[in-house]
Amino acid sequence: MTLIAQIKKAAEDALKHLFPEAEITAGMVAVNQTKPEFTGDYTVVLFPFLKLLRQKPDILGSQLGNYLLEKTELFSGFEIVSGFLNLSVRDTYWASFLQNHFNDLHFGEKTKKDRRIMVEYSSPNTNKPLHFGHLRNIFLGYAVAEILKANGNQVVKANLINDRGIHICKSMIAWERYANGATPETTGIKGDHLVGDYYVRFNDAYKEEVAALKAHGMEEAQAEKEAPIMKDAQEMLRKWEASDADVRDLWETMNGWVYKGFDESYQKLGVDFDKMYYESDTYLLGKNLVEEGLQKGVLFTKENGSVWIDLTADGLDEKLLLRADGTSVYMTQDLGTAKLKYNDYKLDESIYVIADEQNYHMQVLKLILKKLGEPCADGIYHLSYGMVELPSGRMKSREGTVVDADDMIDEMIRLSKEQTELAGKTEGFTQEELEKLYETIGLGALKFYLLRVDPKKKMIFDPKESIDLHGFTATFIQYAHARICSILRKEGCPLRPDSTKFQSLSLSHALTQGEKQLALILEQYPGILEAAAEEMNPGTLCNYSFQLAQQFNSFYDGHSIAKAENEEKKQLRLLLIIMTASILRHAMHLCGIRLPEKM
RNA sequence: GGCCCGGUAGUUCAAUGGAUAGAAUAGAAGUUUCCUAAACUUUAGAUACAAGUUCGAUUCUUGUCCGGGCUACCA
Repeated sequence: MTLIAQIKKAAEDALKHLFPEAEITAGMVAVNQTKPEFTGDYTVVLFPFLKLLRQKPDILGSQLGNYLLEKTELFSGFEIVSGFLNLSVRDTYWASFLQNHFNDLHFGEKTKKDRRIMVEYSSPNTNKPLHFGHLRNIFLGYAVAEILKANGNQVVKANLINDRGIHICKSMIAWERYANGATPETTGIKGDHLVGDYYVRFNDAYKEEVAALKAHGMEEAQAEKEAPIMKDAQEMLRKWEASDADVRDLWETMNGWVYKGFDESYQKLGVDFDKMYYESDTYLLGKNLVEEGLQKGVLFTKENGSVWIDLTADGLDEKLLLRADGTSVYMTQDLGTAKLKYNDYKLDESIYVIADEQNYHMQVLKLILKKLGEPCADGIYHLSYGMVELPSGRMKSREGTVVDADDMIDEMIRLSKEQTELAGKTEGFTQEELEKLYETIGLGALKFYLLRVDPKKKMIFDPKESIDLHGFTATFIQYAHARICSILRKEGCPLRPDSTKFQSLSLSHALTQGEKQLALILEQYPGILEAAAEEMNPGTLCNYSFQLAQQFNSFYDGHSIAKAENEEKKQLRLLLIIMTASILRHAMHLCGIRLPEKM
């Protein structure tokens, strides 16, 4: 149990014991970290009880404080300041905490339970490469999955590939027309980029054709329908749906190029998936559900034969589920896929990492499944995140303002190289080690930048300003970690020592402020890890890790380990920094960020 | 129009209803005979507006203003 939880429980028990006739509930007890300007470590807020117990703050505070001092081993003293009971935690508590946990590589993790959760993330289209917005999705999905895993859940990472549809045919048509058989091999262009180039080519040609038709006096709306290249794309889609062999061949070839490109990017990003779903396999799945819904009377048919659900009673609109020609729409296939996922893994929870522009869609999806009586409905959770925008607004592929993911990765690696050389920190590394270090720093900075913000808030990225490597960044945390590793190397102490090295830590000297503050924040990690899972917010871990690194840097400045005042202090400080490094590694690892031992 | 989300230092972000709203950057001023100065120390600067609930509101409620999203027989 974390210290805060222990204090809450102790205070609740104490108040119940002291005032048996009053109705004290756990929710009334608030425990915060004591503000630095007051003496103490944790604070119990007395205000909620003053009226209830008809007590003055000073009287109640000293009653409660004395009781806690007597009945628990936790505290060495207390002070009451205007309605706040400030408790000081015993030094011996911190000492035994460090001894018990310093070499626990799983500190803060929960024991495995039988709760199955799927996290679907990335979910790209196969007609263009990944862009900066995808990166937020990918890092968020990966980190949330890892955080849920660390909290004892059984997690399946899933990726739903949007591999069919008119947008895919657009790239294919343009490739047929203009590529002269160009492939990633013959051009040296990464597959997803090559396909993306022809998607752009399609749009250019389309624009030209529409303009030409308009020049011949056609109305704009008409011209947009009549443009030959668009009609070709639509014809190709019909052929695809009819399983035309040539079209399917081309489709498989071009998608193959894209997958190879995506795999390279995923590998560089350090993310993975347990299960791939392909829309070409699942896009017909929802139709049975619609059939059943019609029979149950949940859905209705309009005069032209299209199928709808009426959600007006729930404050939403009518929603189309099958077109008049019987073909399915996006929602239809999502219904089917939701059921498929549920049946595949017997999921308790199914998390969709999708941008907030689809809030309405996801709300409707869950509601329809509920009305259809599907058991998968309750577990559906939309992890909605704000989109990454440019200072000028949204990224638009048509306007060429999209920041490409691969470019961004390269740019970050280049930047970390430049900064490392500028700081003159390249000595003592092999060329290979340096390459790896630049990648660790560059990708770390990128991930941290995108994860440190509350997911639901939209964020603005200015490509003209490079992502910082100073301040509230992964680099700061990596540097603190590298410093610790350096000390341990010099002390001949392993990074992950076994417990025999620190059998008994006697405490004849009081802890300094710096030592105590570091121990205090280390102890909070399990609570932070739990909160990150509950809120599904990796930013919680980023904030915590930064704060811990900051505390360490400040500690490092004021305390020598090599020249500690005595052996006892040296041992204590070694325990502190070993555990600091271990927790930083753990927290950042969950975010997909590596910490170098030297930088 | 309707529905949803956001508005905190110049900028980018924090703050289970709790003390004088924290950081980081950019600005100003310092720290290297000492374990990595990618660091540390000091300094200045903000809750869009107005009511309400409360002992106490950045947080909850309502209204106004500003920004974004959604509201397709597109995906």
